Amino acid sequence: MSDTNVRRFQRDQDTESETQEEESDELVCPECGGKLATDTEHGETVCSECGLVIEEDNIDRGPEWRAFDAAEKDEKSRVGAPTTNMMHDKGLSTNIGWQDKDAYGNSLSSKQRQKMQRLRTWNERFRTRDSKERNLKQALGEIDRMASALGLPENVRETASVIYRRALDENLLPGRSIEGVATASLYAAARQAGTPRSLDEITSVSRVDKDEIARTYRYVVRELNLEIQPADPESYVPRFASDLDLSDEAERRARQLLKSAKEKGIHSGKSPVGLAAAAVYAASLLTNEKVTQSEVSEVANISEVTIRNRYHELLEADDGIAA
DNA sequence: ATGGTTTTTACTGCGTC
DNA sequence: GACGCGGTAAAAACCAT
Repeated sequence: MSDTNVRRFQRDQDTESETQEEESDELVCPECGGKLATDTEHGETVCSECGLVIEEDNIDRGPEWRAFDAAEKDEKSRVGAPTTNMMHDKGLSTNIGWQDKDAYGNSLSSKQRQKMQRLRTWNERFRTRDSKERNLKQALGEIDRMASALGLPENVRETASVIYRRALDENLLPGRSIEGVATASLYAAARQAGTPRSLDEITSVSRVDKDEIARTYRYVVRELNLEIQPADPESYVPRFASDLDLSDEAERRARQLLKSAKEKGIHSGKSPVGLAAAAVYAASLLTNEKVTQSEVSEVANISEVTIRNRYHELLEADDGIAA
């Protein structure tokens, strides 16, 4: 047992808390009146001003590897490996050494070596799986938060979770923030479900900025081969219409306008949101339900100028069809 | 990086209440 | 006079190359 490789770990957390306790006692150096500091590593109490050693051979506050009674056994603060926040599990999970040696340093038989190899494999698998679970948990929480802030229905959250899970499985996360990918997933899911939210709306509830969301979104879509067709202007109509308290008739007219615009190919290259907003505005005129341009621009987050430009085109196109 | 397209910003004039 | 609306020019944003 003498040559067993036992390492003593310095426990950072313990020494910190001990030091604080000592300082709070306000001990003062008898020589110069300076503050006393406890150096746990050397077991000394020294004056931080003049360096006078007040006390030597303190009790070792370092890790204690043996427990002599039940009380000490419960004193968890003095046992265990040091922890780190750099790893998701604080480095507390099991590690199987890579040397094929037993505790005495003897080599293992080939049968034992194979067994250890298998154990290492499985241990690693469970460990990374566990880390993914944590990752997922956090991401799903974020997705949920953002989805409810945007009033997105359950099925969109489901889709977003599925997309995120896939991204995780395909190892798309490294180099990207969880938050970013979660947001991108939600954005994609909303579009897929036919209840799109504009990038601006998404940005307003996310902790990530617009550029990163857009970048991550493109990346995720490409890597996962998600097929997402350009947002259909019509899918914005119901939301705008209800935000403005418009009648079903107006909503129908707006759809109608967009349809004829599509047939005429007016809509290519223009922002879908702008088209939808213009259609809603035009429809409100056609049905004599007063809504101002600024109100529409408000709910659609589009400029009035754009609405004006679009709705002229829409009316022209519709006249062409009707006539 | 660049150039072309679309959207936004800011401003002005006109008519109505 | 405030408001809604239309138009314009220049700036900004966006997108493909």
